[in-house]
Amino acid sequence: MRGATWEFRIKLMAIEMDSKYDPVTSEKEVYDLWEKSGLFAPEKCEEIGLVKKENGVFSIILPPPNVTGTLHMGHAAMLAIEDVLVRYARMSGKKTLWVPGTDHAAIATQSKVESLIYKAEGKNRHDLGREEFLKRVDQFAKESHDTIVNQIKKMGASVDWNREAFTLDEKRNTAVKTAFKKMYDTGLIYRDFKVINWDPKGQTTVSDDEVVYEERDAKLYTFKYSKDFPISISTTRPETKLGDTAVAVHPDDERYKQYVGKTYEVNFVGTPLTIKIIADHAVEKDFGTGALGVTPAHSQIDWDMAQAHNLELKPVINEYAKMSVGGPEIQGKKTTVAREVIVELLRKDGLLEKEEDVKQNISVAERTGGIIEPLPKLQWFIDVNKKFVLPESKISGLPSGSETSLKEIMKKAVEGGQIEILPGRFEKIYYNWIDNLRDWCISRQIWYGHRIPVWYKDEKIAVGETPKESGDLPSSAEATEGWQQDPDTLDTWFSSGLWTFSTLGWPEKTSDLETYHPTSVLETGYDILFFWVARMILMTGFLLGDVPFRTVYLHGLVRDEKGRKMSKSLGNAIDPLLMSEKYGADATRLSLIIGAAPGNDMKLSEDKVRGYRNFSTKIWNAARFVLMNKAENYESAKLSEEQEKYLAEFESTKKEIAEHIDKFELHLAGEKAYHYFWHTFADIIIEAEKGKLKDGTQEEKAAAYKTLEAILLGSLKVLHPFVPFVTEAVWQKIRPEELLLGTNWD
RNA sequence: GCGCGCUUAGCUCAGUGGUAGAGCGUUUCAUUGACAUUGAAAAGGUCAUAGGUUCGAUCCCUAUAGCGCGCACCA
Repeated sequence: MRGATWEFRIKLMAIEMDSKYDPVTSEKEVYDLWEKSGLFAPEKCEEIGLVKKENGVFSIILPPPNVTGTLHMGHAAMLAIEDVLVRYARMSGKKTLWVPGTDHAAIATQSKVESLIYKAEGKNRHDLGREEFLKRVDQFAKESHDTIVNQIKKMGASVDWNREAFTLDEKRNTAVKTAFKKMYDTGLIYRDFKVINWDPKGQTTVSDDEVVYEERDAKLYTFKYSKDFPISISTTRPETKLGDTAVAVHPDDERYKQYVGKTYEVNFVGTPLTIKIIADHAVEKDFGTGALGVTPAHSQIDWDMAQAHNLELKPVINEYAKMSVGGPEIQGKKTTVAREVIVELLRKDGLLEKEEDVKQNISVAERTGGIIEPLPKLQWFIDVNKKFVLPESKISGLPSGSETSLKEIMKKAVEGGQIEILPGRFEKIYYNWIDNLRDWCISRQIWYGHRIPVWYKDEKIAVGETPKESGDLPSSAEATEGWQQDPDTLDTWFSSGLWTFSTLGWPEKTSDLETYHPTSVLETGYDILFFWVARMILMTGFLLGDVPFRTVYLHGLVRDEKGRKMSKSLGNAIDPLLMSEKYGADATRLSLIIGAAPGNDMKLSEDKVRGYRNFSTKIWNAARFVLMNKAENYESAKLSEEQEKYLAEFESTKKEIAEHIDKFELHLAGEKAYHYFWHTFADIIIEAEKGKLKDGTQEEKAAAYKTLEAILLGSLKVLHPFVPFVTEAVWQKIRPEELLLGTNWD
């Protein structure tokens, strides 16, 4: 630490110890000091002898925030928790790496930019064209990235900026292409025409996990297609009935047995339909009339039934959720309008038998809020059930060369205890999700993201790289003559699934990959357990035959004081940056750690942050008091029995705190450290020694100071992971020759 | 329908098989003294309800209620 570092140090020293502690100016300078020291990088820590590989390796890959805007309290909690773990590991002498990065968040970012452009210029992405639009998104992403990086620094995160990654950069693209090809070659990625979740608002497919349900009032209509049709059916969506090709009944249903196998030609509100009567166990006898109009093109279940019974497919709704067939009063109308028209026609013809009010869960696209329309489409999928051979495996219960499936990999990795999910109850939720998991639709019809690495020419297909078939073209030539790349992009979670190892250099065999993978901890919100955590386990299992991490620490969601989810539209969001500017990042961090048990949502109010700001001041003032009373030649002073007891008590408290951190009980560790410092060290020990410092003999004074300084220095270390800024600022007053960041915990 | 969580001081929440803790709030007192961003103290809880296990249960088990959540179904 020389040169450039020095000016920062001088600046820092300029903050007089007898002035008030001002977190805002101090925190900025302290972070600069840390960054200049290079100690966020494990190599540097090794160089100064702080860490050794023999002491163990600790690694975390930061869950990359979306480049959709700014960080919120949830991010702040994540950064605080991870920074505690990382600083503690580093100070404990472990070779410690924390890799930062950002996520392109395909659909979220694209829709955000689309709406910004639309508001400002009244144009949509098609008006701009793919190239121009992507330029705009990149620009937005870049700005957003810069903001986020600044915010991460503000929170005090000791990440290794040299290794920063972006889910959509060159290296990650190589990883994505490599992963895609490998999965394609193994037969796990396939292209198929089937019913998928279509988001008419976002104009793209979405995966099952991106669909959320909202309960709404709906009407259940019971009617016959036409007068001469023998069976009544019930539906909440009469407009889809234009696409019916069958009516299904339960095989044991005596009411309908006589009709099964027959085919009827009917005229349904002006549209001719051919309806076959089939028997299927999926039908419930007691629901509605016990007969189900089968719409293979617009329902997942009906599609499955159509496959089993070899039924015709008849799409009647297009990608804009408008009717593509029907009479003039129906065709081209939105589904909701067509519904009313059809009901009216049925009523007029006397075909409508019943109309009931029901509660219905409707499917909504999580990101855009669009109402999901099941449509048949040609898309790319990952098969989660297909058996394949895993050539090399470190996964418990799956020896190298054994036959397995992606589902099984996801299960075994957790079942065998190789991955521990905290709190444990989420393991059950995880298994439950796997059991219900269907093939993962990975293609998206949006432009921002990793383009699907597949090229087509006539009947030929090339996967992984643009084919370079013509010999006289230079190797750099892209898109060789006549080959067309698939226009779609990949689900953002595809690239996120590779994150623990794509950030470490995979597919190259780097020493980072060797050293830091599997990572120690994945710390993230429980709301992305399926989206991300499960997909990482899937990808890592298949591509590396290993697990991505040892421990999954799931934090709760940060809510406002009334328990509502913080959101911009509600205006109830507490901005972590604003809190840090008012009360300091240290206070913000503590307020997010103490009183927050893993997996439980926490309520946060500004009062709580304010309360912890007082703690920073307390640390500053206690230190100031001790230093003001510095004694001479105190190093060799002999301590009294009571003073020895204080030291012993500190040591045991410290040990308890370490045990809590080891068990990921950060809220307990933080609280204990907080209480010890304030209510034992400041309130009891300092008070007890105060008199000796003032009026004692030289020996008494030296002994008192020695005791206080020892506990103060020790406390600073213990508190450092939780409140890094103020502890470092104080440390610099006492031991300016080194950084607290880089001292050993013991 | 399947599963999960929560219910503890006025509020927000920790926690433990041995007659309960923190922060904020309230009340009283002290202090020009490192710190009013302080200290000392007080009030305030049949730890949701009912059974059971136990020498002993707020904690373990069972049931019930209220609130919340996940998944599935959703004709």
